[in-house]
Amino acid sequence: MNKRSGIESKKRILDAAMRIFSEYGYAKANMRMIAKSAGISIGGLYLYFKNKEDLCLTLMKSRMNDFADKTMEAVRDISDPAEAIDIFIEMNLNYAKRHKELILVQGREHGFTFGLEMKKKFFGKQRGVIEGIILRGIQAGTFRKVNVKEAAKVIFSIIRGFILSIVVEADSLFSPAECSDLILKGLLRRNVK
Amino acid sequence: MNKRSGIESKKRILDAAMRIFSEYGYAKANMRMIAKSAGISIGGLYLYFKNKEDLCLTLMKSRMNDFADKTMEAVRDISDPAEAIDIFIEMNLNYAKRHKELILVQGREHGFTFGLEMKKKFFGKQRGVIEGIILRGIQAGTFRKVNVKEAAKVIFSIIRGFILSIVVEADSLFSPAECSDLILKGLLRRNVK
Amino acid sequence: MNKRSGIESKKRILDAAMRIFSEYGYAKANMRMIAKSAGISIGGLYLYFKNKEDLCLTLMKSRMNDFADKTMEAVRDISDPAEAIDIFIEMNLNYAKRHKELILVQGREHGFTFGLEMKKKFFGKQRGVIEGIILRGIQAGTFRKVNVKEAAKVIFSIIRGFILSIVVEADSLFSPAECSDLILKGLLRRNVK
Amino acid sequence: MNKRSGIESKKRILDAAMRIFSEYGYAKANMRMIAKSAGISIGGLYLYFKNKEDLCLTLMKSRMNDFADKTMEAVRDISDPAEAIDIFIEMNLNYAKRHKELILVQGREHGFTFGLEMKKKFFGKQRGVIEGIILRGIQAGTFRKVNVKEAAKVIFSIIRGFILSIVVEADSLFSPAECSDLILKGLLRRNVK
DNA sequence: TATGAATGAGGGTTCATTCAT
DNA sequence: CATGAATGAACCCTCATTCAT
Repeated sequence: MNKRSGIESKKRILDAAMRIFSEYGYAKANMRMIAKSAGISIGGLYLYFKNKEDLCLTLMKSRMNDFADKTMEAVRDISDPAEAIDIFIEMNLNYAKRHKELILVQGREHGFTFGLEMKKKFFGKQRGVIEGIILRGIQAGTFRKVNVKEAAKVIFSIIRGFILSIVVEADSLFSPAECSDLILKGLLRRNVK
Repeated sequence: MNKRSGIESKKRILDAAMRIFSEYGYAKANMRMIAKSAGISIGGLYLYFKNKEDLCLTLMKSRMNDFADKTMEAVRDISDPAEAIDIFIEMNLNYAKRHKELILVQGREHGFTFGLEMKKKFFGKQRGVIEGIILRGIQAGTFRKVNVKEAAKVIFSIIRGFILSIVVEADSLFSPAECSDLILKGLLRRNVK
Repeated sequence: MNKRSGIESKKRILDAAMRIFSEYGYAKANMRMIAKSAGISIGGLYLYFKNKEDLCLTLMKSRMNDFADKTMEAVRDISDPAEAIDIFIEMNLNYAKRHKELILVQGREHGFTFGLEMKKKFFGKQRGVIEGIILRGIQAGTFRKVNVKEAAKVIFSIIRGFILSIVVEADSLFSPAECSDLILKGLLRRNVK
Repeated sequence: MNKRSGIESKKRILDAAMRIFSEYGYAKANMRMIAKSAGISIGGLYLYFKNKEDLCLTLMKSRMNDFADKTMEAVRDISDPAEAIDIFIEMNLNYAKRHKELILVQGREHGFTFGLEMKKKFFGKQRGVIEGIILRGIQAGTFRKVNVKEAAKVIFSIIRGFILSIVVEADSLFSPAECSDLILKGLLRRNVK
């Protein structure tokens, strides 16, 4: 009976859950694995989390908050909106690349309804950041007058789609630079005088 | 003991599997449900499919092919590349909207490795279509000289991300027109004379 | 995989459940024991009964009906009400004696609320039989004009209390004759002229 | 670390156990509940009671003794045996009504063998009281010469059965008066001259 | 080709009990 | 005297798969 502080144990469990859910997915992961990986007994898991779902949801929430904080921070102080977009995308993709497991855990369970509200909130926040950048770009005259909400949705979708490629097909050859380039300049040729 | 042709039975099972997997997801769906929904016995399922995984994979393959055919067909005969992009996106999103279940079934199981090769092939085909359009656009002088592969990836990612929004958050308010607009013209203001 | 008819299996399970619940009580009995005793697999239990509670309740219902039928039958054709009371009591107690397990299974679970409605119905029926006898006795002038419902309750309570003694304290020395005697004649001395 | 005297703590635990066992029954009640209700730690429980069974048995013993004392006291000084019977029944039923939980706790666990000896002793004492009353009644010429032991058993059974009705079916409409009436006078019509 | 009763390993969860503090 | 984190065996139940019919 190894005595540890409650916080210490909770952290160990969350870390173990991260490892196990990442490797096996929610459905195939089982509480015994997580307990073993956390160096705790099965019963111990239930001291800190109501059940498997609670454990997974708590994990997702905590990791999502970390993720959101890190990405938001990255664009806060950049004045050039084009550069901000650039960096936001790059940060996102790189972060995703380094934390594939995170996205894996968020994967669909129960037809995606699992932790839906939490995800919506997170996604909403991310979109908000992009909207802010676009708005500043328009106000500064750098960007043309697009529909801010829609444009943000599109950019957010690119990121989301890219992340899926990284996670699902392990396509690590994405190019943030080319991506920004397309978003900023579009496909059409300019000054076709 | 309902006598039916093998093909008929197989089709009935696949349709039932579609319904059940869509509603419950792979993990929660069980063979009894599928059998009942198909109006066949549990044992009968195993006459046509080796096991649950085989059934699901076969289903995904068949539906993906249908999906690919329908979307590709839609852009074949459009000469204006900008319009082709436009239509390709619209078709994709609308198709996704009408066939949410399809994407649900493709959701991650076993850490996304489930049917991975099949998916890669499908995604590759889709990206190929976009590449074709862009190439024609560049050759025609309509599009500027972008990195074709990367641009196709970006556009494909947008679609993928949008589909996720539709399926996961039931965000049906996407605007294909605004999306195409951004892709075609980009964010930056032009002719800054 | 021993094939048996569904009805045969169900019966085997109910008999096994009777044995196990009787010996261990509801809480201590476990499904594995019942399965083993029935010569069936654990999963097999769940083909016929939704869960442990359903199995126990079904068992109680079936055994109660048998019990009720047998006891009621016994008094149907007896014309002398005093004799009918006599026999009803005797039959009840003897039946209880021979089927201790039955009452054991009915024992309190979940604060007696377990199968409460079923029990109430059964008890109501039993009380009804006694009421019928008393009524006939009064109409025939054999019995004095007592409150029929209350008197039936009292007699039913005697039986119930006696059965408890038999089951709990294994007091098999009850005397149905003395019991009837008291009920029929009462304690008070008569004709105290 | 609340400092309390041992006796105080023990009493608090017993009271909590009463509440919890009454509400949930022995099997569903758990030590955590009792500890919480007693305002003590789980480990603290084991300072005063060897284990769950010991706690429950101790509780039953203590409450039974209280119960026995109160009921016995009630008939001690009544000279008319008919009235004593009357009052003994009434007291018993009313007491049961006010202390349903007590009987609930005594409910069967482990096939009634739980605390059996203790119960037998308690029941024996109660029957003894009734025997005493009947004996005095016979000696006084008020009662006819019945088999004292058997008559006491019958009366005790009535009470027991009635209590079951109260506890199990929540039948609070019992009538002690009618009950005594039947016991005293019996069913048969008298002076059929 | 078709059935569906049967299997049994393995899942999530509970809880009496212990013991380092 | 008192705590409460930790244990782990054992519970109920599920379900992919098999096979005698």
